[in-house]
Amino acid sequence: MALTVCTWNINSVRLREPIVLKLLQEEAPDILCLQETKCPVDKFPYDAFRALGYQHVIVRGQKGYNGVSILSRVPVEDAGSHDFCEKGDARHVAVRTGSGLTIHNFYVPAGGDIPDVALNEKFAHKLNFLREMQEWFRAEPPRNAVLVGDLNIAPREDDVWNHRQLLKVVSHTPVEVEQLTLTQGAGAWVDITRRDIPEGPLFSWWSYRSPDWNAADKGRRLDHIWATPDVVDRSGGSRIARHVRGWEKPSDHAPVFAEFDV
DNA sequence: ATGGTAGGTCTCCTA
Repeated sequence: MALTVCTWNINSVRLREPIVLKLLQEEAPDILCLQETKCPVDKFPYDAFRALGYQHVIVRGQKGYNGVSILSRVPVEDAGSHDFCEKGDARHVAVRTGSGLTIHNFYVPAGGDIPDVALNEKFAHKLNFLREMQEWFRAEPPRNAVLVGDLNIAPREDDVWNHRQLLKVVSHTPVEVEQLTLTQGAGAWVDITRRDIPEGPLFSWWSYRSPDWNAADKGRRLDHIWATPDVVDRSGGSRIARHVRGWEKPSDHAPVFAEFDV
């Protein structure tokens, strides 16, 4: 059975409930992982998603910030969440499918503006978060697993609109890319999007501050889909639904898709 | 070098 997985930083699930419904209707992923829902658990719009057939809704949330959730139209069970950096942030949740595939949904800290841990505690938090991911994957090596989410790092030169210009911009600095690479290695994760689309510019995020995001195309690939080696041969179909960035009242992120045979 | 937009919440923080 083919399972379509989608990851999307939604930047307020309540404000963008209409376009989440539109995505579910037009693309019908089996599993949709959302980040930055900015919504407490008790205010999550469960019913609207269930009405479209997404009966399984796993939510972690807090007031105002962060928040991750997983909507599924195939049976999944809550596989728990990890509290990185002991801040109590809702930045991770996992589910397990009936076939035994584990799906991790991550929202890695953005890291603020200044790429210096001595001057910016948010940048330090981002790097510490990635180090704790590494510790976790080393202690409990993931198997039969998929990792998706807004990792807030564009690792490759062709994951940003201008490599040289972004070397000192948070999301593309060498120290962040190094930590992301170490995180990938710690779980033996394979970047499925780049396995499927190996060459060329590929973005999932365009700033709201850019007046003409589509024409200027100053994007970055911040949203990722990874899989463990035992899943890689059963994966494919990667794509980024760039047109969704142009919908009414859009998120600044576009949804990223991949398919898995389970 | 700078400032640009957006969302949540309660006055400014975060992205």
